[in-house]
Amino acid sequence: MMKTSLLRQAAASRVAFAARPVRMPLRASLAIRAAAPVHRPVTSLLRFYSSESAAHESAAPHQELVTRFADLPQLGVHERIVNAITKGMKYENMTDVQTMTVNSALAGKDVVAQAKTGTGKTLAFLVPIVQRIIAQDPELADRRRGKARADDIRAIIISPTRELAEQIGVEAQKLCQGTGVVVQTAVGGTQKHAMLRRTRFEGCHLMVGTPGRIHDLLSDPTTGIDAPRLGALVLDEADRMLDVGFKAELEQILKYLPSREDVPRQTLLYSATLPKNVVGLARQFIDPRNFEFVQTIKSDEVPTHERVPQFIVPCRGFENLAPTLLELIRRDVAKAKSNPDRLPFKAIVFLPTTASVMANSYIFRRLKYSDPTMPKILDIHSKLAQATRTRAAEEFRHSESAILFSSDVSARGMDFPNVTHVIQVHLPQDRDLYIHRIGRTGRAGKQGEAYIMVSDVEIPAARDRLPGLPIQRCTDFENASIDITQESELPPLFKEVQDAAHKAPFELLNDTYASYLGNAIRDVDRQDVVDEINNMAKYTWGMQEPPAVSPRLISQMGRRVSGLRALDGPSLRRGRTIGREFGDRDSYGRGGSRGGGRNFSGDGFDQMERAAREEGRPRYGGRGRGPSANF
DNA sequence: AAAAAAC
Repeated sequence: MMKTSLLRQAAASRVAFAARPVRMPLRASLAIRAAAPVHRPVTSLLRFYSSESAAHESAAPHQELVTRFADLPQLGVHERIVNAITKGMKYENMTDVQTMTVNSALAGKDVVAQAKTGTGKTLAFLVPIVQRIIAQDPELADRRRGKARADDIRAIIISPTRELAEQIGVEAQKLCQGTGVVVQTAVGGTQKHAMLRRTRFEGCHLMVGTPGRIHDLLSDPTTGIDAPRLGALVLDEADRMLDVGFKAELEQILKYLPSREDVPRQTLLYSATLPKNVVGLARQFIDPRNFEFVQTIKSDEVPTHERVPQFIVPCRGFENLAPTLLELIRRDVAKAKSNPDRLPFKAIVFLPTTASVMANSYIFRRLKYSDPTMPKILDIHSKLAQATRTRAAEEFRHSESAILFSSDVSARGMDFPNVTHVIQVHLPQDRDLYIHRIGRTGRAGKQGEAYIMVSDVEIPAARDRLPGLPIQRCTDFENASIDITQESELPPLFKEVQDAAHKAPFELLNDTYASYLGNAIRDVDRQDVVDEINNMAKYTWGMQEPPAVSPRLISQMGRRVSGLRALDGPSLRRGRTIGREFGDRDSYGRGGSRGGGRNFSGDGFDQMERAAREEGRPRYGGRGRGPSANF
């Protein structure tokens, strides 16, 4: 009964789509519009949706929808696939997105689907895809070797990251276990030759991979890999795949696939976030006369989970972030230990650059030396060797308690079980990314909590970028509000972090500092970023002067930006600048040295910074449009 | 020098 009413709601939301006011980040919408102008007037597309949905309503009343995996054979799904799900994976009831898309996809329609994170989208596209492969070749329902070829791929699934492709590959493998359907994974950073040898030997019906490697394999005639009878194409994280940066590569891949006129092809597009014009963007991919737009998120609903409370932790400056993170980790590790009802502390910490991921994982790994309660520290980002990345993801997946420091490689789709905390340090690029990041917790009905830690100067941008989300201001952490410039001695957690940072290789912190600058080049108020990172270098890392950066980077920041120190400058010292006397009260704060000139603390820079803060002038990219968020 | 993604 419950299921039926949920479905009705969801079905109703499909009809309501035409009137749905869709919000998307300005930056993303501009980027997409620039990449692919929509030639059809939007109104006609919307009308088209309505009639399409209405037709579906009358043709297939939702009482007839199959909602249990065990009933899928009624729709022609092979018993072996069903057994893999009900006996192997032990799933019984389908989620809303599974019910609503599997039914349509099995009927042969293209599907564009949006559903919340962690609600089983992967299985929702795998079932119809694998069934379609078996329907084309009924003998594939039986396990047998020697039949599969490398040049007759029947379905391709494309994902935006390597780990996500691997994860989907594993799930597909489980589903195909009892059948003759062969799955291969094709991602960059792995040995192409080994993959080719395996694929030539075992064959491949279903290829899962990332765009670069798939394109590489298809475009290189010597690989022997081909898909002349391709029957299905899936874009997971479809909005990302259709975004600039990926779309061109997808179009390249299409060149090596048979045209839809020659070979009928089903296309499935899934994501937790879909811009209003996805269908326009995807028009090379989907069949405009035979597709279904499915939304299991109601039009007025926030696309995040009710059961994941979201908190924003405003910090006085960048220098407060790491100590506040340490405070949060210690508090919630202790909470989990003292309360048997809570899951062990398992967190993903998202940081804005690969260098900041490396530096913070180093610092927290160091902190663990003297703090046995600190969970295992792992890190993952694109600059690691692929084998290291894969190992980190696997280790985190299997850890009961751990902290994964991550770039946005893990933002989308990754299904790490029992993640209790998602902690974002600084702002994500856009609202959708925020939604995907927090979607790493609260999956499959589990609890979770989400924190975003930002500096006060980022608050206007946070309000601007994260409207309409149930984010509450959190003032629980004493390290967040400490004005370090007013302290006569380093507070304990600042001291611990500094001591750990002192042991870091100089280049690590130097690169992190520079990465913040690189990241800020497009920001509106770059001076704020410079002010903030200088305080971070000084008070979080305990440096005496800002790390020197290339003159070129300085000029990129603009001539009006002050407070940067040039590498190889004629009168400037280069090299390690971490002083020994940190922790000594005279080495930081207002009583610090007054060297004048470019000296880190004596040029009146701190006073300027404080004055600006007290004025409360809008900074750091905030557009000052009035309150759009309630924190 | 700024997520990600092929060699």
